[in-house]
Amino acid sequence: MATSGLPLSNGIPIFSGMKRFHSQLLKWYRANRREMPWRNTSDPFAIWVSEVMLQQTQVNTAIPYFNRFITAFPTPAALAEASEDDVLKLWEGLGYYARARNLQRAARQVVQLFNGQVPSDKASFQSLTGVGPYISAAVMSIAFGRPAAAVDGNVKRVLSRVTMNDAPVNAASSHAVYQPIADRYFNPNAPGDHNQAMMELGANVCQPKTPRCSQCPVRQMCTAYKQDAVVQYPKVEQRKKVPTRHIAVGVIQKGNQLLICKRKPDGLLGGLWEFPGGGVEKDESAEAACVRECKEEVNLTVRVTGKLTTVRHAYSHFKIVMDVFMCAVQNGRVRLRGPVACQWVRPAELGRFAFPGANHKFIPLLLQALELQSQLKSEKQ
DNA sequence: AACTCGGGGCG
DNA sequence: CGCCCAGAGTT
Repeated sequence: MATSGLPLSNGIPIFSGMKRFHSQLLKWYRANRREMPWRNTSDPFAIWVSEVMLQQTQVNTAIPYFNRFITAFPTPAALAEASEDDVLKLWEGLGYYARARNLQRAARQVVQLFNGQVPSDKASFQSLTGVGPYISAAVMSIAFGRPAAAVDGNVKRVLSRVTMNDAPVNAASSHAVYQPIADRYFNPNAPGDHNQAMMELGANVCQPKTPRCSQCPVRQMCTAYKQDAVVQYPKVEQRKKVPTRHIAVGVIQKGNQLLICKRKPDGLLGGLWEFPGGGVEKDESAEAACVRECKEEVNLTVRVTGKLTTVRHAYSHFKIVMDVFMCAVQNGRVRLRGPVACQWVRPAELGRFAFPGANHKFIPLLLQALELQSQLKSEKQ
């Protein structure tokens, strides 16, 4: 049964070169590691923040967000005391906003339960909101030197190839498969560097489509490489294709002000601000949907004065085609049904609020249109 | 175990 | 376009 005749431990092949695997990997990492702002600190809070930002997010995307965020909130206490709007504004554009809301919740837990200090034991740290197996292992190993194997998408891919494991890396059950393998390959003599080296290897050498095996420091210990099967791994589950939804949005103007609404605190884009709108129903025009949604969400009867643009945007599980209309209030007083807050703001103030990406796709055009509008008005006088 | 949750980079 | 990304919470 044994895979390539190797001895097994818990079903995982043990090869005699584990020490060589560790030393080759570390040597490569220490010579090739990329510069990252969170690699210049030993502050557990900063390292924690970086790991949260790096969930499902590439390093280069996270870097500027990290620098702004850790400057604004250098400690758990500072984050705990901030307003959620300020936190979301700094997260704006990074996506997966529950990460920001959970991180702030966790910061408050740290202040209340741990005297403001990030706990250095795994059980306490992992009890915090938003801290799962990966972040727990990453922070414990990198910040505190504790032995914990971090398993992310990179590590699963590397281990899938190294051991030729057929478990699909994107399956729900994949973590249960790859965590014990990562434990077996873990290097307790260099917890933080080993974890980062595995991830760095996955990101820069053992890449999904175009692995650069010629540069790989552990190819002699890689089963797939030795069997010329690297590109057959990892196995991946096929994804369902995402549906498209049609959305209508109203930019409601009153004088020189616009109405913006704050989304409920959980779910999609929770806590972000947006222009009111919603789904276009079957056999309904986008314009009619805009009028209906404005009535339903903020209780205003509006009249569409023109169409601004159409915007396309992709989320994880669906795509949207969004028609944006300029509207004027005919009658009604604002009463909220759905949004948890709303506010009339001048165009220049929009930048103070966190908006979803789909809104940002038309805001520059909106500002341009409003500017043109005000120029025409002043010329008339 | 399946679903939800963003946005960008890249072939 | 589809895939992937230093995943975690909810159902």
